[in-house]
Amino acid sequence: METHTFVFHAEMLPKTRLGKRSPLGALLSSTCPTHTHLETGETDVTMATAAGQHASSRSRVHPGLKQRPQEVDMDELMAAMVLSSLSCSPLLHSPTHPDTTAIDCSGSDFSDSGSSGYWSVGHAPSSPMPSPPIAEPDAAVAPPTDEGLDMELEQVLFDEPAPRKRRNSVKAAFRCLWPSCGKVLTSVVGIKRHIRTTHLCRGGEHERCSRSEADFYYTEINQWEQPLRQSPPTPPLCGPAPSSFSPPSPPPLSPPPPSPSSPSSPSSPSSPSCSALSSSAPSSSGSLWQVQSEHSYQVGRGLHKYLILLQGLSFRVRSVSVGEQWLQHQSAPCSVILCIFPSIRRVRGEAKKCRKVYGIEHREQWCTACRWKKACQRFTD
DNA sequence: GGTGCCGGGAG
DNA sequence: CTCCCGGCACC
Ligand SMILES: [Zn+2]
Repeated sequence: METHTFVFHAEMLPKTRLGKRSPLGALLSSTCPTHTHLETGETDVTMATAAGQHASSRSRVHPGLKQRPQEVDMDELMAAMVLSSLSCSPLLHSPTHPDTTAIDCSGSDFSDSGSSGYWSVGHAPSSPMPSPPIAEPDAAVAPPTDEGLDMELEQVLFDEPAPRKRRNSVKAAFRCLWPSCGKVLTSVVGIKRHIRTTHLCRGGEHERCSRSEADFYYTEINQWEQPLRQSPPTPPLCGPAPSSFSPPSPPPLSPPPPSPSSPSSPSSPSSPSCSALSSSAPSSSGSLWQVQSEHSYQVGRGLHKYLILLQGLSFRVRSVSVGEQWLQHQSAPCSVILCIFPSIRRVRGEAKKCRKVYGIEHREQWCTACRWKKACQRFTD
């Protein structure tokens, strides 16, 4: 009964180093101790209701500032905002605010895997990520219950820019994300009230009827968006990303632990933690880890976004109290996050690297990577 | 303190 | 892009 914040500890990442530098590490170090709240530095959020259409914000993540209990509400707002921004909700995206937050929902950052980042080698910069159309094996498998959040997560994480255009003439509606509810209403107020009354404070015994909480249980949908489950092409941001990286040596990372057994309460023995992945990730099971490691140096510029995203999610997971158990069964977050989080510091190899072999005085003999203080490519592990 | 290398910056 | 380096995690 203690923060499940994200069963996402270093142990889950075999042979990797989570430094403070690694966003994950930073996140862990900043969120794990005590009760995790978003550590917000300075936030200034003005946010109308979702229908509202105007969510301007300026917020920074500022590690190192502890947060007071009463700020939680603020965080809820922020998290909501972040989530909605990330999901490219058309209405929420105010075009008149070029500076709206660090997040520009373009989603392009997610797919930057291809060329950038890796300083080096035979990476074919060609295929600029034409987003290989992974034929998603029909989501019919998904039980009706996980639809809500799961869908939203996908939407958020695998988010693609498409819905951004042609927003006018869209009829907006709001769908209740409560498991196995899915009620659709046309007004925010309506949906909120629905959520609050029928889900959040059933019988009024739970006092989690805060209106901000209701925000998390609905999502905005558009009309053509209806079959949402199958429509999104789900760009393979964690899948076999475009690049045909050449794995010259066996995967440096150990394969996924056979029994994930998340450190805290492996609620179900059937290895749930990667279920979400199997349904959406194109990669044959197991390759995820490799992919991840291969891309670990690609970290890219969008890290900040990942961080924010993660925080949003983590917040979300925690903040939900009523549907918490349900949520935790949908352990999508961890797997998903694992997969979008490219930056996990690679393990330090055992092998002697150029520096050690040739010595500093013969620097010119080092491989370029070593010279650039990057991961050695001559003596790989 | 030495080493490996991430993240980021300059050009 | 290439080239370099601050600084961190680990030894
Ligand atoms: Zn080298």
